[in-house]
Amino acid sequence: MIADPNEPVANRLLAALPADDYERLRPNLREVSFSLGEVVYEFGGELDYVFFPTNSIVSLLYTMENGDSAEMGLTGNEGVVGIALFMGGGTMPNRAVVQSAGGALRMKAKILKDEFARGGRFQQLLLRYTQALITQISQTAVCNRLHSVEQQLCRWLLLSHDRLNTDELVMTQELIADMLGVRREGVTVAAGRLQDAGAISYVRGHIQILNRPKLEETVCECYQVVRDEFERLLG
Amino acid sequence: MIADPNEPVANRLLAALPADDYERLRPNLREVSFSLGEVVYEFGGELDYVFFPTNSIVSLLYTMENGDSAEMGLTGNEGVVGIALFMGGGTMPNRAVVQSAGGALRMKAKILKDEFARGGRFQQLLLRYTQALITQISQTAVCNRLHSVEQQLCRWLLLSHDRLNTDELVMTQELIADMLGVRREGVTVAAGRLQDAGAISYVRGHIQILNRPKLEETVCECYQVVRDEFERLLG
DNA sequence: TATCGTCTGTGCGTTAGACCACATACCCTT
DNA sequence: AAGGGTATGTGGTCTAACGCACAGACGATA
Repeated sequence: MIADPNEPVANRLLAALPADDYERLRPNLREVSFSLGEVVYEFGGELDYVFFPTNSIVSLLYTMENGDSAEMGLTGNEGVVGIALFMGGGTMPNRAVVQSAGGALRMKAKILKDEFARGGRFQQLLLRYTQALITQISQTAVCNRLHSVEQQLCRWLLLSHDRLNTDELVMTQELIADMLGVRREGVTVAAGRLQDAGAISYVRGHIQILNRPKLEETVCECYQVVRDEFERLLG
Repeated sequence: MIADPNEPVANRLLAALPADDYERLRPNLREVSFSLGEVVYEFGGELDYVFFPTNSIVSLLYTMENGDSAEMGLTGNEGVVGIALFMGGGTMPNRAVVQSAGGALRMKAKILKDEFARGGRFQQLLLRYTQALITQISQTAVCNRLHSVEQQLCRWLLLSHDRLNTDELVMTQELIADMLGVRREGVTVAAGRLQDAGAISYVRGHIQILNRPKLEETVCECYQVVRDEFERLLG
């Protein structure tokens, strides 16, 4: 189905477009629905579409030959999944997996490329988003090196919370462990401490964010760096 | 001084330009010389120039509030330092430090932006380089999480070696430790093992790469992923 | 309401790497 | 050749996180 023009644009990147640009693109946007765990693209896969999440979150992660995996970044309604298309690579050397079920707006690769080549506001927004994503990935690298599992869990919860309209995240500890590249038990222990502190509650794949300021106390500076940069570039 | 038109173009990104594009740009390139440890740009600093390294290497790294640091990627003669300029950010949320002294070609920010806006081959090359850099940063994130200091040291040595014309790296263990975000003693131990294996020799800030295949045996898959992606996008 | 599968909690031995404290070795200067 | 500064080597202790094994706890389904 074609996106309802009367609804507010639910993706912030698209919402930042001038009205005439958006009107031109709108007929090329189709709503799609992502289910938890769905693979948006595989390592090295060709991309036929890009996706502008509305209330879903997509994780970018890399899986090693031995099955170990780690997330490098995540995209919600502030961005776009499939930057390789306009960056010129065609394929991305990573995987994109739906981390939180929900909707997205889909655009054909060719439309995106043509629009990007016009060089206007849309190009500018896509490039700025890409730079913000680079910051997120960089900070993930630094955080992986220097900070504790508990701090990283906080970072991950806050980044996810920022990209959703709800205080409930549907996500097992097992999956979070894969994202953070740590053991499931490590997540259990870290989540247990956050629960004891009253910051969250955790019941069988359903996390409630109870006290966001508490999480912000516990998180390392990496979170704020990423948030500030997204604000500066896209705010 | 203006780059000598008779010398081969010593930066591979520039060398990939069509002759007429390069001729147009050439008068705007000036040779500069980087000394070890020189800061190319600081966190949040404005960029007046971009730099195309010829036989120098520049590290992109992030320094935490408490002084801990970690590298997210490095740029040699295959790329450009200062991508924020054309990506639209203006400033970068990291530092760039000269990791291996040598030369670079400098271009004024405005010239670069105007050229980028033309949308031709130069734009394409800059974007492709940026995507390759994203892969490098991503893989750094994954490697930081999942692999040993020794493997990461190998990755770092190989990435650096690829970007130089010599088998000697001038670099103390202290500085490598800052790059990798580990302790100096950790580097000593890892380097000692590589030395025992005959892969390198290490004397007071001078590393000789003695047996590159040995390093390639020891390194994790992260290195090859990055190398392949640079080859695919820019090769 | 009994059962089964999934998710979470916990304990224990192991380990990589951090932190700390020196010892040594090399190089440059005087 | 003596001395001081810098770079590297080494050993001991400590801790976060891993790997493994299993117990409990919840929730869907029969």
